[in-house]
Amino acid sequence: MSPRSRELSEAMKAQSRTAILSASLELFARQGFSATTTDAIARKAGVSKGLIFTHFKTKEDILMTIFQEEILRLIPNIDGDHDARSPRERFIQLIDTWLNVVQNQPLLVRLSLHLNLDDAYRKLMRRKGKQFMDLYFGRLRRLLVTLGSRTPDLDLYLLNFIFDGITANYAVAPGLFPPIATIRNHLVEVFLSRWEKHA
Amino acid sequence: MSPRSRELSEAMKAQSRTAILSASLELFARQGFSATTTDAIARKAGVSKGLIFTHFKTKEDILMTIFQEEILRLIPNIDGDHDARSPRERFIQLIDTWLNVVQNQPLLVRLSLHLNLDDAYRKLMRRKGKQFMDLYFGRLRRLLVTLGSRTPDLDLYLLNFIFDGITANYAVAPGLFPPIATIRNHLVEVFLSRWEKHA
Amino acid sequence: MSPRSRELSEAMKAQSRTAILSASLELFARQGFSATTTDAIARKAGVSKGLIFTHFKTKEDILMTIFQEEILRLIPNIDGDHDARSPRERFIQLIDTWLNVVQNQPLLVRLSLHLNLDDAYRKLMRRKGKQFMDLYFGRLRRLLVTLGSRTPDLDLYLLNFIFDGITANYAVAPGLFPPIATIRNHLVEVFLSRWEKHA
Amino acid sequence: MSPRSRELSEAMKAQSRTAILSASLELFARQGFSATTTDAIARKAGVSKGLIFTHFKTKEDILMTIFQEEILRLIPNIDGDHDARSPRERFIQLIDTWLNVVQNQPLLVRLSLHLNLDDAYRKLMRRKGKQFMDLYFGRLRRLLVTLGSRTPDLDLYLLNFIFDGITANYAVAPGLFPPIATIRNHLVEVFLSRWEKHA
DNA sequence: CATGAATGAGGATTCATTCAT
DNA sequence: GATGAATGAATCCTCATTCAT
Repeated sequence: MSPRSRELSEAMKAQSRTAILSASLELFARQGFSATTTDAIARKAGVSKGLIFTHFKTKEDILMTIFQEEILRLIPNIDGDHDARSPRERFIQLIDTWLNVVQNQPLLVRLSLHLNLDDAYRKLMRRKGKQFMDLYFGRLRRLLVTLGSRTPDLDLYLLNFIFDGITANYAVAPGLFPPIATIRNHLVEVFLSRWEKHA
Repeated sequence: MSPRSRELSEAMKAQSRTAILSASLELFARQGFSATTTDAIARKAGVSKGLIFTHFKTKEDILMTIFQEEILRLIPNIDGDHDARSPRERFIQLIDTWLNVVQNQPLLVRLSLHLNLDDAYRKLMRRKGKQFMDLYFGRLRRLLVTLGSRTPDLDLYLLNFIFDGITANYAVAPGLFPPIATIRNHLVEVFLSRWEKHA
Repeated sequence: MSPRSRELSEAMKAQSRTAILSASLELFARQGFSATTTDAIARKAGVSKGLIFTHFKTKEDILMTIFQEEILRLIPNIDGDHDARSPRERFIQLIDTWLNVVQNQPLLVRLSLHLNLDDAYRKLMRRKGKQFMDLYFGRLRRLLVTLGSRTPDLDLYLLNFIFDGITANYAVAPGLFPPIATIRNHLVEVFLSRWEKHA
Repeated sequence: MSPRSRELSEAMKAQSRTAILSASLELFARQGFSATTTDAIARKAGVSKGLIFTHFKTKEDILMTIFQEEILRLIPNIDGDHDARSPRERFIQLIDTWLNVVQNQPLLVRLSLHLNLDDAYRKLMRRKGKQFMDLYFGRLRRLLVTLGSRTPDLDLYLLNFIFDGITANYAVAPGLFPPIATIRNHLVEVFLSRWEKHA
């Protein structure tokens, strides 16, 4: 047999790695980490059980990789809106930033919810996610003030809870709710009209 | 010697059963069902491993018992507000009904969140919890109309998400947020002022 | 409470002991020793689990007691035919001695079959049962000679196997075969006519 | 490096499977099913405990496999004697068919005896073994008539019991008895001379 | 004598991980 | 890189036995 070219070989490697990661993500998201067996991952990924452990040291290492490479990668999205637009547009965009993640990455979000519920991983989530949240909510809070909120902290908490509630529901069963855009529009209307009244 | 009196014997049994249930609840809530070992339950409950299985057929049976005896028992609470009060007061009370559960039974709520995230149990949650939710949100929706909401369905979704967001956060880490009553007051103010404006 | 009279107390004790022994016998016979739980014995005997262990040190002790008190007690039966009768009548009676045990004590017989199949107990069976067998088959062999057998050892083996075959079948499923007396008569006819021919 | 070749891999698997089956057979035959631990099976088979469960779903599955693959496989042997020989020769061959099984597969026979004694498995034995027995004894009965028996049903029962008696004894302790061929010859002589007399 | 809750060693089974090829 | 048979520690669960009353 002629040796595979270096590139082909690496492409195959990358492909199987990706298959394992996405099979794991789906299973972790749907059943939780503990309830997911490496057997099930291998089957879903279409690779042998042994291959998992040439790519990852342990099952937990897969989880950590998803966390580092996928979950934390969602963050940069937030940095996209530096351009000068009206506060109103920027408020809408911040909401969309959040909702887009929920819509585009429901499995990652669902996995994050699992981790957040679990004493063993919540710390990790908090630690790693904190700087993102601080950035995000810091920016959001400033906007609220600009937009006329006289109770920016409380409004911020409320938005936080709303985001989390939307997240929890859409990540798990999007079909049970109206299109997320509908909710978004209502959300914008409720808060903007509230702050206009303030002003 | 005569055997232990019937009452004493039953009291002992009830006590160990309760110890197992509450140890299980805490561990299931904090780590999830799969990650909780029967060993850990026994240790935390202060009983032997074997005793668990004189009370419950399987580990899953413990979960189902908690679900039937504890989670579903939260429901009747909602039926308490039949008395004639102002719509405003009843709105507040409905919110409090929900928030009280979160405050008083954070472990049950947290376990429910776990179950809701898990494909294997979510159906069960939905099926059994549906009639409660339908009742609760049906009543709430009627109130919104009475209170002047011109977008009762959307407002209802929003409240639903807010409740879920509050639930998810307070059940896991109440210390990170303001007292729940503060949030409650803000919530009431936001929505009532919105509906007043409508009117 | 007035103390029970000594006799009554001892009668009760004997009764519960007997109940345990006969429940055990039936279960051991039907399922084997290992597959029988002390729980099942207590349930069938209508006593508490604890009581078993005031009468017997261990589960195996129950088995040994059945063996000593019941199985070995079958032996004396064989000594009943000292009276002077014709060899033919004594042959028939020896066969009946054996078949009566099978008919009257199928559970004891079935338990013996279990023990005989089990390396751990077969030695015990052999050791304790040997003197009985030697006595029985010694007497039987002498009869065969008297009756005209020219191959007494082989005929004796054959009878031995026939007894065991009848035993194995009737102890387990008497309903599948003709009345044991029918077989007995045939047996007598076959062998006596054989030996007559010899003579 | 390439993975183990398909053939090698399958050979390894087949070998360990066989080792587990034959260790199980011996232990089940000697101690009964319930008294045999998976630990003991693994030790005797020279494999790890876990490997047992890659081949078989449960311990009972091992038993069922032995039953299906080994015990039921004994049956076809009986179909070998279609060739035209004298009735006398065919009678002898039928006896030998049976006795060969006892001699060559004492463990399978002994396990069958265990199963037959056990309420939980006897039905299975009967159901699956019935067609074999019907065939075998049907053929045997026709031979008895041909050979001159005037009491074919009773003679058939007697032969049945003799076979079972021989089986029970030789399967467990062949050393205690004369060579099985000796018994066979005697058996043939007893019955053939009986039927000759009839004729 | 009698009860049955409680114990814990041991048994069946699972599953992350290793390793020869 | 890839395979899957093999491992054994860990897990769920059973069951003989003890013990307070």
